[in-house]
Amino acid sequence: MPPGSSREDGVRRLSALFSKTLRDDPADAELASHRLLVRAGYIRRVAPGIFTWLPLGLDVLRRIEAVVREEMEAIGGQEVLFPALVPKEHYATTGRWETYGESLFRLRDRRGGDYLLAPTHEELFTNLVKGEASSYKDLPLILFQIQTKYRDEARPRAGVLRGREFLMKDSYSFDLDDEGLAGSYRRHREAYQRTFERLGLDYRIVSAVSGAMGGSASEEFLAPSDGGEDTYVSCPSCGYAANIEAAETAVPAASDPGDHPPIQILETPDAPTIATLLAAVRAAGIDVGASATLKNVAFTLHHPDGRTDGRTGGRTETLVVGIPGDRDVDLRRLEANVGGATVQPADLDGDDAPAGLVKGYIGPQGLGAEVRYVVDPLVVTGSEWVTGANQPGRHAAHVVMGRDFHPSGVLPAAEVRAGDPCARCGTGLELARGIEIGHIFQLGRKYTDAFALDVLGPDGKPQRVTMGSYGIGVSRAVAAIAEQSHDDKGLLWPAAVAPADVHVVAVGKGDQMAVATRLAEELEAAGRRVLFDDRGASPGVAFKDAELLGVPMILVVGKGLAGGVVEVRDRRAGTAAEVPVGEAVAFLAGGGGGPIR
RNA sequence: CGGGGAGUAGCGCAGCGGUAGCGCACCUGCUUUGGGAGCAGGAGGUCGCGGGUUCGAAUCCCGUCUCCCCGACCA
Repeated sequence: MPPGSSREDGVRRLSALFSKTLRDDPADAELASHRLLVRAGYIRRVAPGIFTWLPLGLDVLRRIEAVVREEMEAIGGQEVLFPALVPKEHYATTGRWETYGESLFRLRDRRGGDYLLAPTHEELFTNLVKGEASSYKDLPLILFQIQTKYRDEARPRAGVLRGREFLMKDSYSFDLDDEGLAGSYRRHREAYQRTFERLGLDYRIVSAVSGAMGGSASEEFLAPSDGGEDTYVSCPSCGYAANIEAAETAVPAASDPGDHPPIQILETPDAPTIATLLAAVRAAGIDVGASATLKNVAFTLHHPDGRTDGRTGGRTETLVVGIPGDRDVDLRRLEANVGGATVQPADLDGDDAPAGLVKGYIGPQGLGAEVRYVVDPLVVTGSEWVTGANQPGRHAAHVVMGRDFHPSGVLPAAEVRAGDPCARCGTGLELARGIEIGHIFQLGRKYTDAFALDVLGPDGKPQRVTMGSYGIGVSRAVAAIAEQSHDDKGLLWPAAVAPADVHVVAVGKGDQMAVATRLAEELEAAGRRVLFDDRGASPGVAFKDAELLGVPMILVVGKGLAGGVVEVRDRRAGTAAEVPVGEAVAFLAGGGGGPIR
């Protein structure tokens, strides 16, 4: 008997349902999904980023979970369940006890042992497989779990969209070689496409940066939504799409660095910014725009280096990045491309300021060996710039890359803007926001190396296993669906995840309640999941709640009953049809009312 | 961590030196039933916490904690 049923007929009755709707919006909710999930009585907040699932919300969560599980099993995934509470040792092996930083919930047991609430389970999966799999015959292998995860987010937001406790499906593939890994990756990619289609989510697959996880190929599944936290670019012409952190844009052609006038030093007092610089060089007779200046921004990089012996480990370096002066640095993009290091703006005023860097007047030419100089891809060999002269009050013009300076590398650091040309076809890129609902990685051997995970090959020799890692945010998907699927009246659940198939409402003081009760029971017996508003509330309340709750079909037993008809409403389409009472159950159970359970 | 805002009933809010209030929700009774009903009665509060000023503090002062929003952060 489902929660909220008052009889053992399977019908879920609102009079007995624990969840209650709120007339007013909760004051702390900004996004529609958060507001509506709280108002409709699906979730309640316990602490920042920590929520209780009420009966209807739990129902939606479980429905999503079931779809995810089915699709994982369909590609041969085998379900396991790891503990959420794990001892430090497992994460110390890979250094993540340290490198995961402040987002890791750490705690201590009564004996002083360190534990953590797992934010992700690569280590445990790898270790488990090391203990259980010993032959190439055990591979390929896909294991998954649907588990509560913990991350001490700096700023949880928007209800279950970004919580500190959340439900996630994570799976891991173990293969003998790169080809096998590519196959496991592709199977996951296809399973994710099927999963999100079934969940009724609009999504985009975008190229991603693998970041601190290590590994190579990586794609994200983003649900387009203004409330999303990820920005991605997409090309309307060729279909290229990428997270902005991984976005590539067309770059200017390289040219011969020899074909330029010699460097000219300009006196530019009090011109430490691009705007003041432009005015100063104009006074010197050089009239250029901001895009012809080279802005050199200094950062301090902290490399954790996977240390396991203490918090103070790691290595620090000064990085100077050259980008066109008309653009800002995109710190997220830069950080996503520096291999797990943290990036902070360098302090050029303090006592520890790196030598040779003159604030406001940094140039790429003649920098000391103690700083690493790199350029954004937009800065190419043969390009000529107005830039700092590394002396207070002086800039240099006609500074040419490949002649006057030679960066040690290229790192994407400049902001990407709407309209920037697509790297593949040159069309102007579009920018949009999305919610990350899935992420697939080819991890490679980062974790199997750390744990020395080998199996014996057909030749009897040990072979290092290669891994993939794949996640779906199950609780986040509830918010993502709500975010994409609502109107001003309330939620609009896709049939596959709705907490019921039919919401039955009785309005009127005649036989309506009796007839509605009978229809609810018959519908339930016919395999429809029924939510029955048996409260006898006034019509306004009953209708508003039905719309707020978002069940796909609403059956109204009301004034039409006198004429022998009831009304069937399609919540999403906003349409309504009158159906003879005797045909109502067949109408709703006959395939037109959503999938059979 | 930086910037902004807020802590008063389950939810949304008012009150800003003189007995703790309103709307919704909740309980009882009667009426009402196609768009968040009406009447009558009722229950519910250490006004975030600590100190101070005052005859008297939700209200003024100092401190502190917490929460929300934006940014930083974030497989």
